Amino acid sequence: MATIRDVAREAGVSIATVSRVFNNSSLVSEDTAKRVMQVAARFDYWPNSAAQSLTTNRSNTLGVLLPDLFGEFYSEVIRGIDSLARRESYQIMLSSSHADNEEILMAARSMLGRIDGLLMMAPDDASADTVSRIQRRIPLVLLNPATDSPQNCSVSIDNYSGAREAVNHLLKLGHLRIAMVAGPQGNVDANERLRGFTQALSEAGHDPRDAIVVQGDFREPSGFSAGIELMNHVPRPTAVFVANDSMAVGLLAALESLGVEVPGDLAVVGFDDVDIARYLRPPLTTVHIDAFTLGQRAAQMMVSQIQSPEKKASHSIKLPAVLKIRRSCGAQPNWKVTERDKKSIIAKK
Amino acid sequence: MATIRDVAREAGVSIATVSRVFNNSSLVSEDTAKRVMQVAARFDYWPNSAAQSLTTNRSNTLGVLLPDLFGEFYSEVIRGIDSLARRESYQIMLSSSHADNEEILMAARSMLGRIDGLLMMAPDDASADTVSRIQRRIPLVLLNPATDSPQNCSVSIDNYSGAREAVNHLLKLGHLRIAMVAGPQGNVDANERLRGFTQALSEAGHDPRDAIVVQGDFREPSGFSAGIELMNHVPRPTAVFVANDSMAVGLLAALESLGVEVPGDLAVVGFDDVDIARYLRPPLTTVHIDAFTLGQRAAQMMVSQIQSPEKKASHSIKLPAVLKIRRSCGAQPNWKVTERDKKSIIAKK
DNA sequence: GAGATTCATGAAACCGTTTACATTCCCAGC
DNA sequence: GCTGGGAATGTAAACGGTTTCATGAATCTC
Repeated sequence: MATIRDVAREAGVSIATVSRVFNNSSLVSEDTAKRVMQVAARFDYWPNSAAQSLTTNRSNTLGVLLPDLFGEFYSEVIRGIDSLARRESYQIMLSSSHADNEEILMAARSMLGRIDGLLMMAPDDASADTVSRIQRRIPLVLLNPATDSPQNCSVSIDNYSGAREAVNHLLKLGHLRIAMVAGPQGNVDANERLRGFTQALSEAGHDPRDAIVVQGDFREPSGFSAGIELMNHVPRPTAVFVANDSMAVGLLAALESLGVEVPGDLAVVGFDDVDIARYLRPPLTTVHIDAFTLGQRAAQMMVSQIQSPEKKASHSIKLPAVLKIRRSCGAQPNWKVTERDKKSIIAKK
Repeated sequence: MATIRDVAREAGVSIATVSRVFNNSSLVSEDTAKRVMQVAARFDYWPNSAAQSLTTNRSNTLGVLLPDLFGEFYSEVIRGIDSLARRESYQIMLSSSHADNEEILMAARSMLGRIDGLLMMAPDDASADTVSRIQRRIPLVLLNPATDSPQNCSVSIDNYSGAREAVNHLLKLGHLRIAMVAGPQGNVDANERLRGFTQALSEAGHDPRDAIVVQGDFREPSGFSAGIELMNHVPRPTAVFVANDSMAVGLLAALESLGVEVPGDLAVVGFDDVDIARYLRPPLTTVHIDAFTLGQRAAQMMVSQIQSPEKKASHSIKLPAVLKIRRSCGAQPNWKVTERDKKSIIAKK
């Protein structure tokens, strides 16, 4: 394929001039520019962006490192990042499924020179050393970090407050025996949600140590068995806060097949507000988190950091997680057929 | 940051030697290698991959061009691509939301030199010219192309057969008035699904021109209004094939609020088998498509094309779309609490 | 012990750009 | 007619690696 030299030779100019034409430099006469463009079009010349990156030290690319890709959450994060990246004409380089620090470093290494900044959601045990080794050479924004260390930029979701709000809601509804299905131990989100649960109970004058906490792993089957376990408990809880929606789905399935009424016999609140939450029976009351915005804000932070590195205001953003009240906790419905439609249909029946 | 030159100087060798050490060349003595590695570790030297790409003409990166990023389908495609890419140690460079040929070309251009191959899902009007301009310089695999032109590699989903199977199923259940909610005109998938519908009816001796076909746009609200429209139709259909699950969700909501029984009054079959399909009431019978495999196979094709360009066997794969029978068409349930659990719970009630 | 062979290493070209600096040309100003 | 300056363009040095080829030392062969 044609390189800048081919174009230069054919147009009878130096490669510097061709480069200038392609970079819209004003220092080139209109005639020459036109001639160069014509030759370039004829050759269908595309500049090699690896070479450009090398000289300019800019790639217009954002690296994205995620622990996994499965499920709505990550795909929304990516979509959020992409939406901002597109707006600012950045590309995205994606890498996922990093189990340990070694793999994270490998991935970051292989991106070096090809990205202008890195957005990283580390697995739960990302060491400070890993972070600092990366940060020394590439601007870094952390997504949902375990600890909000002040020396780096980060965007995270306020799991703690979200959980607290959810449990407060149940308390306000009059529940006295509130159980929790917790997430996997060691997981940052799971810990924070548990902390919110505990805190809400304490504030209400309960002793959190009395509360039933069933250990889950964030996945549907563990919610199913948690449901069975809870129903075997004496005395039974009257409400349960489930650390994520996947487990809530499993739990609801268990309750249904056991003939337990929701919310009548047991009020249920989830966390995440996944797509299916509103389609469940009953529609699941849950804590909404906005993964799209998480990604978008992180990308925004990155881009402004790249474009003005002088103001190294390494700040952290915490996005709210807000309770979405539906039916599974005891609340009102809403549907959307107009009365006119309804009559018209019934008439024809 | 340290470059190869810094390491070479400090280790007292030439840059060629350092390069050899990092590429595991056997042509370097153990002593030297160890010394170089030590210096590299001390400097925390990371090779610049842009420079590597430039010289080797290899980037170990796959470009991915998608029209959009929203929803399960695309995220599963990406996950499939990623799973194979990881296994083969490739990175992924992602770009989305390309409305027209101009944007596709821009995206491809900006990847030139940084990717070894491109996986592209073109919007419906991708011109052959666009494809060939890209293909001239980068190995290309098309995802779900509009036409299976034999001169390029592609992986697609057999929408036609899937739709045909779905409608055949409804016919076999004895339905005589089968309607369809179609997808947006001009959309490849929508067209193929409509074609399958028509074909199945013809084969069964019906005149497809008599069938009610309501135009939709693949989104939930259009399914809702399609539901209302269908119920207003005289005579009413007894079954409906909906061109995707999103619309089927809207349709079911409409039916529910109208008091129409599913499958009793109207049998419903969707397409896509999205996550929520099995959580709907009734669980939605639908045609399952495997976006993960779509991405994975495409990536596989790409990698083998890169690694052995000589066998330019530009073949096309068509993945099956298989009917997943649930309740919305009239079929049997299945739940999963053991009898023992059930008894144990009931005893304590 | 001389010539052949192997092995480790270095020198330098190259990949395709950008860009600092040099050069040329033209023209206004005195 | 000379000078100075600015506009258009060219020259060549980067950027950070890989790789070909040359070189020299050590080992082998007979």
